[in-house]
Amino acid sequence: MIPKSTSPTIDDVAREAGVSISTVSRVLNRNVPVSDKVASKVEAAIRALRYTPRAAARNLATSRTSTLGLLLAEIVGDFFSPLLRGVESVAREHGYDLLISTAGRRGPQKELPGPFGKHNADGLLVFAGSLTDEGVRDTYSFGVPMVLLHQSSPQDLTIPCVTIENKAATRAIVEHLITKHNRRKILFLTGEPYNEDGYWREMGYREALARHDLPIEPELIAPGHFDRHIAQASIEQALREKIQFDAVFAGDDEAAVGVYAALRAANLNIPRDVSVVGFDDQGLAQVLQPALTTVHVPIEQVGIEAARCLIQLIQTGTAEPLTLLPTTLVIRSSCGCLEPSL
Amino acid sequence: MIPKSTSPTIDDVAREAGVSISTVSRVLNRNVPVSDKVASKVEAAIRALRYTPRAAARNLATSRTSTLGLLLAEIVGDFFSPLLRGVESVAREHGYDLLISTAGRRGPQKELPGPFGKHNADGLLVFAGSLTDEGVRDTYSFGVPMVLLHQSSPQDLTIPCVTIENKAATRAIVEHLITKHNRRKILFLTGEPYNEDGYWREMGYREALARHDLPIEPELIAPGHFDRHIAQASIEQALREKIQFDAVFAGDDEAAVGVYAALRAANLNIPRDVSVVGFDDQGLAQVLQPALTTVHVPIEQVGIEAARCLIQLIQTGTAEPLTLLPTTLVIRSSCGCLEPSL
DNA sequence: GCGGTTTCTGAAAGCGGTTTCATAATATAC
DNA sequence: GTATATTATGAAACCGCTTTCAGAAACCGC
Repeated sequence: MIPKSTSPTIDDVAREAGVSISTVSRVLNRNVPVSDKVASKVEAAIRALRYTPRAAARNLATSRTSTLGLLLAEIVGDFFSPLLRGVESVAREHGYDLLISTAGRRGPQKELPGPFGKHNADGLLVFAGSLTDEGVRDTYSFGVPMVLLHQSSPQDLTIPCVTIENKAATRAIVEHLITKHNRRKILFLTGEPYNEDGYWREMGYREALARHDLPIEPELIAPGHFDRHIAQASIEQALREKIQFDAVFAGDDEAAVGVYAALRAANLNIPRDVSVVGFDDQGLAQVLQPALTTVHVPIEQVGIEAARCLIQLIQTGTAEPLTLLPTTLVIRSSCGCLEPSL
Repeated sequence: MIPKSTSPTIDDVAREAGVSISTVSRVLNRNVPVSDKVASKVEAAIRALRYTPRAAARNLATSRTSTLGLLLAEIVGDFFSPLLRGVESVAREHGYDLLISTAGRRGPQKELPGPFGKHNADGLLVFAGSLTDEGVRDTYSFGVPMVLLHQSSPQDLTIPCVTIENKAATRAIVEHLITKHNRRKILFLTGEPYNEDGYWREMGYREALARHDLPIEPELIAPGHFDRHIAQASIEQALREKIQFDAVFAGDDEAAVGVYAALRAANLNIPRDVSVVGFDDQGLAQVLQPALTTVHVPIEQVGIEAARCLIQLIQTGTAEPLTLLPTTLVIRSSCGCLEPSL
């Protein structure tokens, strides 16, 4: 009767309760009727032994892992917390665990990272920038259920995608600068080349200019890369080169920080001399002085929808091919609309 | 020769390569010598079949999961990304996956959340606020290796803990207000009652006042809870009640945002009328106007050290009982030191 | 009180790997 | 060239659970 050092197994419980392991399993899973009398005996035994089923054994037997994999480019920036919060809440609600991995700084990868050796998760949430098209294709060909975030499916495949409305919102915010504030020379800061959000924002920008018969000036398009330092450098360079502009679409809020810094250093007033607008509506936007006019992005909702989509895909085999979440204009002071205030 | 719909197993590889499954296993794990000739045959078969070992089977056989569990209170705030980034990088470097779960909004829990049913991870990183003392005790008694973050071990146990230096830094920043800026009535915003960081910051505050023979005025201690809205409300109330103060220690940077808002609304100038200091040195701190004097906290490093500590504990059975990471004063403008600038 | 259902329970066969132990193959010594 | 030490490989047990299948027990109507 020496207590075993290793933790109790289903056999121990069965022995303790005087039943077979099948019965214990049924009590645990509640999928097949078990008489009350037996069930309570088993439950007592479980409590007495402080028994917890071992996930690995379960996974092996059922060939399901009850785990969702989240594959990210890099864990950085403000959008990451709300995204994960959304994913986590849905995952948990549906009884899934959450496994996280990143592609690291090396940019999109061709291969799945180790953790997702294709059997460690029942499905994958693949964030833009974590996997190349080839990587996506390859993973898909294994039959791993997956949902893409902020990245569209390769042409010939139909992998569900959850993303946000970029183009119309950008067009709206740029048109706001044109019509309400009479801006004509609007500097556009781009995202990284392979970033689809950035691509659609640029399309929206171009469309807005076209609608108002304004020319697209190549010198008014500069790299921002959603990074405050790169954005700052681009603005500084534009100022040095004496490029004329009366407004800046920063690409995102983070880049707007750099824009603010550069303009302030040049003694230019926002919004009097230059209007500035961002995209994302992170916590930052309200804190900046003047408060940043931007586009609100429901990031947590992206996480929620993506997780739901993936779970549906896992459970039913099909899911909505495209979920486009609405974004909304948030007018604050940096465009010139309101009095500065926190 | 109909292709099986299910993915290949080690048996398929063995058959393809004309060897036994033991040999395939050995090639996969490289722990026992295998002749080059056989190894390359096996490797070819693995590639041909696009074989990937199933984690569950491995875990079951080895009773290890190569997974670290991260248990959080809630996924919110700026500190979360860098923390996770630190943990993730170390975990990956050592071949561990990362499983995430939260206690949710309901505050610390007594029980481990489902995912960590004590066998799903080889060890646990427990963040402050996710588990009650009882929950920690209980989990510990199962023999699960764990490391506490920003929370000390229950008295009689010695669970390794990784946290930051709060008290001395707070004392230093408060003394800075006293000695450099001649502040005498320093309002202190607390953290949540069970938050240890908040507790030690308060101790540092008290020590600073004591050193300079300043009285501790209960009316100068108000709730901040590291939340901008609560902080704002507390400052507004203090102003309404005409409590005199010439400086505010906000508790953290996030709360400082609320302090700024309240003071600005009351037309009080920072730092002329009131000095404000924060804690954390998040991205926000540089963006606030005036730039926030605060204490830099190496959050990513906390994640790194915690993960290292846990891995060592898992692999060797022992680890440093306490890791206290240094924090440093960051002087900017909000205390009154520098000219405002971005 | 008996045949026929309907329910509940147990035995045993996997799930897909790792690992021990025995054996076949090869190298080493003489 | 044989006896012996040394590998490399294979057979089979095992990890802890789920689930099929069949049998036992309980229920039912007549």
